[in-house]
Amino acid sequence: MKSASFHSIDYSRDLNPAQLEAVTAAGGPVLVIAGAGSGKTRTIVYRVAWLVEHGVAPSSILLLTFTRKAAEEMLTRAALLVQGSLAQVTGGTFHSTGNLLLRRYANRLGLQTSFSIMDQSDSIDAFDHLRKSIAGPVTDLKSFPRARTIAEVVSRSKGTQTSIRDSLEYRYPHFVHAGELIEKIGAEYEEYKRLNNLIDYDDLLLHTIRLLEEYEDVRRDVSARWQHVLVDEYQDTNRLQARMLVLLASDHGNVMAVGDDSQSIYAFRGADFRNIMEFPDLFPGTRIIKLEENYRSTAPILAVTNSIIERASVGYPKRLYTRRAGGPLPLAARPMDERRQSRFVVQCVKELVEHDIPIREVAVLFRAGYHSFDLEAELARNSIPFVKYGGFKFIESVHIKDVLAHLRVVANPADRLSWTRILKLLPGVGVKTAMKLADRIAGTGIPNDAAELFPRSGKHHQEIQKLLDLVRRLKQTDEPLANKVDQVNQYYYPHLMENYDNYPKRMKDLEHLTDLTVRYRSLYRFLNDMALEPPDEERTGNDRRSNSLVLSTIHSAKGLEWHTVILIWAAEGRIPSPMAMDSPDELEEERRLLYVAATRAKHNLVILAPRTMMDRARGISQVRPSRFIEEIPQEYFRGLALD
DNA sequence: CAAACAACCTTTTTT
DNA sequence: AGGTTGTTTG
Repeated sequence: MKSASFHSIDYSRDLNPAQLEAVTAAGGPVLVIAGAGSGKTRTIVYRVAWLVEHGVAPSSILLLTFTRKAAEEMLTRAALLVQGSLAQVTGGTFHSTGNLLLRRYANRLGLQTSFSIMDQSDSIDAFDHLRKSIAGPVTDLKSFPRARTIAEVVSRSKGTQTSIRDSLEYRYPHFVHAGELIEKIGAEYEEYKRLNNLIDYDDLLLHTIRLLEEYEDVRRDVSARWQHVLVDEYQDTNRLQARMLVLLASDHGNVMAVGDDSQSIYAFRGADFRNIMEFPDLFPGTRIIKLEENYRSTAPILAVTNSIIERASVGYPKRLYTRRAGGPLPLAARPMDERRQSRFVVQCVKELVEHDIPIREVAVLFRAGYHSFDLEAELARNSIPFVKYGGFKFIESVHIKDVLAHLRVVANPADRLSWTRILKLLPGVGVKTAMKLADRIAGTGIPNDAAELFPRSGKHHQEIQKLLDLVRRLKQTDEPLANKVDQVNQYYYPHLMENYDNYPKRMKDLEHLTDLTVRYRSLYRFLNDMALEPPDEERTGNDRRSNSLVLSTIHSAKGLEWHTVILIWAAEGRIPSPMAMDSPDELEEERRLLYVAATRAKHNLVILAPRTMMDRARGISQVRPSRFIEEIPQEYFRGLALD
């Protein structure tokens, strides 16, 4: 590596010794264990800058992050440091990088480059179809796993490279007897995707791995292109991603992985935090660097978070410390019920605002999206502005999916899944007819005359004809994407108005979708991004500059920080989630989740555990504070006792 | 075989 | 409170 003639960045001033060691490491594998708030992002940003300053071409750097947005932010910051453009750096997720390579080398694997990416619900739709057609005739579907369950099990089996049976054992041992049939459905699913030119999330990784494993020339080209690979949030990668990383770096070994085993919270979707433990085995000669100085939180907060995590059963031993000695003790309180919890939060927020804390520096965190419903109502009553992250997504709403399905058949006419979806919207067309028509269209192309499709029924020809005309027109024209989307919208609005009382809101969503397309030149790109990096409503629509209280699931709060964090529902039955109760591994993950939540706080941490909980099944019941909270020495808290 | 209606149940977290 | 799933009707 050649050295630059002069440095505009004073690395040793801006970084602590451990960070500096990571940033200035020579080539070869490096694992950075970065505790919460230890300047992880800063380290990656400076690392990119350092590489570029030392003669590494930006185009030969690959930055793998959890979301593309994270990559963009880091690159923006790094570009400011080096005072130059880093547009040539490839930044994105493992999935989007896989997509990039597969589009380019699709022919090697016998794939068409025009493949569409299925999101999770597309995949569930496909399984639903296969479940009915394969399992339906031979078994009572009432005692057979639902499509979502099958999708989850099959995906897990692929992601963890284990058998269907083992994957069933993990969370659905009561369905092990259905293993054989599920295996059959899994096999059919592969065939179904091939036939329809579809690829799911797992495939993006699996095909990429196959590509790099089986085609040495491709692998050499790829590792020649990206000479340095940086990975963020390594604790949340799965086995396939680790494998992909090995292949990407196989020719040069220049890999820097950054992560924190204590913050691994995605095992439910196949992430395996053993990846971070086994990194040194995967990359012999790994240098391990630990970042243990916390710059985010005050000492009293850190006392609580350290106390949470030191009871964890596995992980790299580490202990965070801070020089920020002062600050109030975290507050723990037990409101009588949910209503009072919500009022307590409102009260806190009002007081903070009176003390001139910007409201956007305050966050309310919770385990699951629906835990904040009551609070949202209370905030609205008090006219407190808020934005919510996590939970249900814009992209998942029916009307958005419907419109996207129209666009997808334009991009990929073989996509029966989308054809079926949009045909079902027509009057007089149900599942059966839709599938039959989808088959015909995918097989022989879009006919000019609807009558060719459906010679017998006269009544609904006009409607089918309109759809066919729309799709054909969109395929042929060269107009801007936004126009095309708008044509679909116009076509779709009548259906919307007929079926939903809240159609004005949904129409607004569709206009928002149209706005999103303005940045795109190609329909393919747009559809890819919608599948790989769906926009979240809040962050795009409601600019984050907006001065609003933040409501967020703990998962969506990862990597962020606030002056004050209020954790609601820190109670048994919420954290840990009941779903995790009977698995020690999952319980451990719940503990880490609580750790992630608490470590987001800079100055104030408030933990609330209502005494009662409303439950649909049981009605009102008494609840204890979360076991992870009860374990913490009480003297670490101020305020009301936990009992 | 589609449409209208009822029941239901779901909802952990998400690339 | 929402959509999904099942049931009945036409």
